[in-house]
Amino acid sequence: MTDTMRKISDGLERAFASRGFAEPSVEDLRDAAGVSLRTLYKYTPSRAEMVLAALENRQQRYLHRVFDGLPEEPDVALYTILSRVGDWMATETSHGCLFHAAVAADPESPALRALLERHKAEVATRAATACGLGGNDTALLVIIEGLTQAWPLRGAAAVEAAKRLGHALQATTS
Amino acid sequence: MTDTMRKISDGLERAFASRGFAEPSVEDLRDAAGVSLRTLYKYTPSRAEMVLAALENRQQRYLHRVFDGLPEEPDVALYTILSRVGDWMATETSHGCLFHAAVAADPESPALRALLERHKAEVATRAATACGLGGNDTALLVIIEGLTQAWPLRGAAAVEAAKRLGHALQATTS
DNA sequence: GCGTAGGTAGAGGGATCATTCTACATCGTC
DNA sequence: GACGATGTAGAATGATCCCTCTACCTACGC
Repeated sequence: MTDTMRKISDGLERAFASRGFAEPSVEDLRDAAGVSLRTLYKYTPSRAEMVLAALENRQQRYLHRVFDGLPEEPDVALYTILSRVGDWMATETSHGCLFHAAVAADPESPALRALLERHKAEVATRAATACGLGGNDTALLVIIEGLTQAWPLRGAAAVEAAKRLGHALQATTS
Repeated sequence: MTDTMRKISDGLERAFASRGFAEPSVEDLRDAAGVSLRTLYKYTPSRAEMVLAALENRQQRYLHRVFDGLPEEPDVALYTILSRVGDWMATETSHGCLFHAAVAADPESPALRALLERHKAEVATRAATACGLGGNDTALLVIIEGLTQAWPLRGAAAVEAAKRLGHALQATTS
């Protein structure tokens, strides 16, 4: 039950991440999920819900991987977060943020919009509290978003630039 | 001739910007362009080329609107650029960057990928030279990309945060 | 041994869509 | 006034896709 759902979510996330949201047909998604078409539709009754399931899965994996077990020291925590975002980009996705991609593929969906906003708000507040920048989470959001978008274009240099910006930000507000 | 092409490009850009890259059918695009299906296919012989035409158009308009007639003073130029990016977001697009959206909608297209890289490289170098940060264009790219992505979530606060980051960057490198 | 829950395999409907093609209109130029 | 270039209107085609439905299988508790 929950086992099947996890298998489906993992497969869907992998399929959408590697091939985008427009390309894969439902039959491709079935193959990626490793279940039958009937079972796939039982857990995710439409293609739109398959997208949502994939994003819920990714949200959990991303938060876990970037924010779990951060060091206490605020500036070390910031460096760690930005390094981890770079690692995430390197290993999990070659081009941009999957949530933005999903919204771009279907801009009229309120559910996707809401999921994106929830995800980014969570990222911003977690980063701000970990870095001791409570009231300044928008600046941190700009840095993390910028890093995520610039990484496909500049690679590791984007991580270094983001760290420089983060350091400068902490220096001016402490 | 060139007149018709401009009309088509304008209409295509408007259609894709407001409804995304997946939704509008070629007949919708024809309506937006204000020409017949035959003429549309004459100038842009496939839907993929309609996307490219729209992005070429947007590239020109964006560069014109953000970088034309900047003040000489580097820090004033930086503020001006970031304000203009905010204005662009407010008036032209409600959600993210159209180039990233196009790549997200069709991640396998090398032509789209190349266009995105060319666009962002142009933005980064123009911004860096205008702000007197020649060797640091990656940091500026992070800020501008971050602002573009954060604007739909935070609005004017994102512009202010980006300006703070830019100011801190200029302070540390001068 | 048997019913039930949860699974597989895959064919078919119904709709949409990108692209092409035919037939006709307009207009500046020789 | 005829002609060629450039446009419009819209039907036909061929393919794809989402989703549903039928028929069958397997494991397990009682």
